[in-house]
Amino acid sequence: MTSGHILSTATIDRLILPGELSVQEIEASYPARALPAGAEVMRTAPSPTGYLHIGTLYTALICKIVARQTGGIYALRMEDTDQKREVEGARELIMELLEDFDLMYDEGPVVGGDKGEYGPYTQSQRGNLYYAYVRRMLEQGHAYPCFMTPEELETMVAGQIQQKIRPGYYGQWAAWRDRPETEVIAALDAGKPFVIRFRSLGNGNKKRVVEDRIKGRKELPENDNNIVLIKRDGLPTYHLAHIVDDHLMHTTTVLRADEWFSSVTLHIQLAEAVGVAPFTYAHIAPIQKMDGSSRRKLSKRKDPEASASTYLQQGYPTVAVAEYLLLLANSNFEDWRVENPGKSYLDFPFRLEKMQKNSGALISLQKLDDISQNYLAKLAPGELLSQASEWAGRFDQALQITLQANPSYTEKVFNIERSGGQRKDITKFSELRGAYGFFFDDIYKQITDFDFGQIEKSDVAAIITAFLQTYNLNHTQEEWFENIKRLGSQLGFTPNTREYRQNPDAFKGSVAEVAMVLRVALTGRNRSPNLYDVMQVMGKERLTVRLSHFAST
RNA sequence: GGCCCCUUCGUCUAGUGGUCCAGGACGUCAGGUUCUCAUCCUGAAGAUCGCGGGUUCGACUCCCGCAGGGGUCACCA
Repeated sequence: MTSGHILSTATIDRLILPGELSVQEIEASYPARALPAGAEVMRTAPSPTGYLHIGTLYTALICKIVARQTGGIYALRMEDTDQKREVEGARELIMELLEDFDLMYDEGPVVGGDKGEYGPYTQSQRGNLYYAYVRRMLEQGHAYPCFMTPEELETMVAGQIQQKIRPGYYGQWAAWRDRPETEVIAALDAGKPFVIRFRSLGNGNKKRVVEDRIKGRKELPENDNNIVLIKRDGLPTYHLAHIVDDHLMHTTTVLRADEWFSSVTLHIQLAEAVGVAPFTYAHIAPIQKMDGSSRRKLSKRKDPEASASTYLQQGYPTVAVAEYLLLLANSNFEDWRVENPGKSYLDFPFRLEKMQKNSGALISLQKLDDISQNYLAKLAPGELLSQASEWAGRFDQALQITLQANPSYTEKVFNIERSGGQRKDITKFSELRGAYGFFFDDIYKQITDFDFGQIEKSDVAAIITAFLQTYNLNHTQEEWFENIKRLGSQLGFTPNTREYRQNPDAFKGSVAEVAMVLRVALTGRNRSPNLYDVMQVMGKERLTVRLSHFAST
């Protein structure tokens, strides 16, 4: 199976020091998992190079659901082998946000260590593992050192492109692939830095059939690139790390972004060369967005909607975000949701095979809003209060204090028109202040512009005075409304809105205007939930205090 | 540029040879109920299934070509 020159042990020792553990010993310490048949071991593997990308959330969600439904494991692995791109604090942020979105993993890095027996779950801590495998590859001739400088490489690739040859380190271009050992020793003696490359046996002109759980049976060209396994800085590349890690962690299905699809044949080859069983893959299309007239995948740098924390900040319930993502993944989730209103989305029978094969869906904030609205509308008042307070605690602390000052009052406020999920006026927690703030005296007090529209000031005072004299907390809604009609008509406002519409000059307005005056005075806004309910919740004292400011003296 | 993948209403999609002159959801528009808003109800517009060829009695569904879009060709993941 091997070809080319196999270096002597003495030379290999200068490349990679023999580790404490051999491959055999390592494998023995990562035994097969004791899981029920059919259990899936899934993992999500972000790089700590910035905020948590919505795509990472997406894969994490799928991993969690699949693992949960098959009685398997969902793990987090921190892929931090690119120290140049690493962003301070990113790993903690990723871990926190996954927890915020209720996507806590069964295994993975946690504050102060690791959770799980198949770690370490941070790649920068797994050096000895990678070295053991690479050493064995070296010994078997599946890998070799390359002393080409980055500048030489760049020149080579530029030349290939200019000659319209497929760029890469392969075939005649693989300069160090078959150098005699004496040259390797000479370069080592000269202290030249090096990388370790994969001695690919592939033929770029041949095809290979690959099976993908989402994309199905596809044909890809074999890989012939002698890709880098260990970088100059001693850290592994993604390719090597993926093979070693997923093998040792016993990942059953490698779920990753579509951009990896064309590397599948490379990874199959690598698995063979490393001496491990090939993996089952599932490649998921990236979430895209419209940019001018073309679409592109969500960019970390340009698009705020690519960041998971944006949704949290804006106050979308995490469940709504998860359900939106789930809908993108399996479109029949929508029907299931309607049929199973009480169940958790985690119970949705998810199928990887049902995921879309196309090149990626456009993100739709309108759809997210709709899902969020429906979710919030069905929330029990107590639950709404607890979620809203939690959000406010992080993003609007004054609001949190207001909401919690009198919890039973807040719950009554949230209970208005809530039976049956009728009040779909809130899309996210950040809208709470604007929509319901007026119920709370500290927020109401800040209102300065009471806009009564076309209604004369004297009429405003007259209506409010008359109302204050006749209001009775014990009125039913019918009695209450009759009262408003009556006092309105005594002041020149017809109880019949249609009549007013047909003959606007005969009246000052209709009962609608009368109610509007009361509404504006009480809430500072010209739109509110059912006024009767608003008054019932506010109670006589608060109502009297507020209305008295507008009454005639 | 080479290679790979994809292509159904504005958006997300259902659809695997006849049940589809294509169904649903979101969005949009119109009307109705209503004290405003939000609901709710009724209805409407919206895809010649990217285009062109085949195969077939019959194609959104199978085959070929083309076009468009996306991805990939790093000592980044």
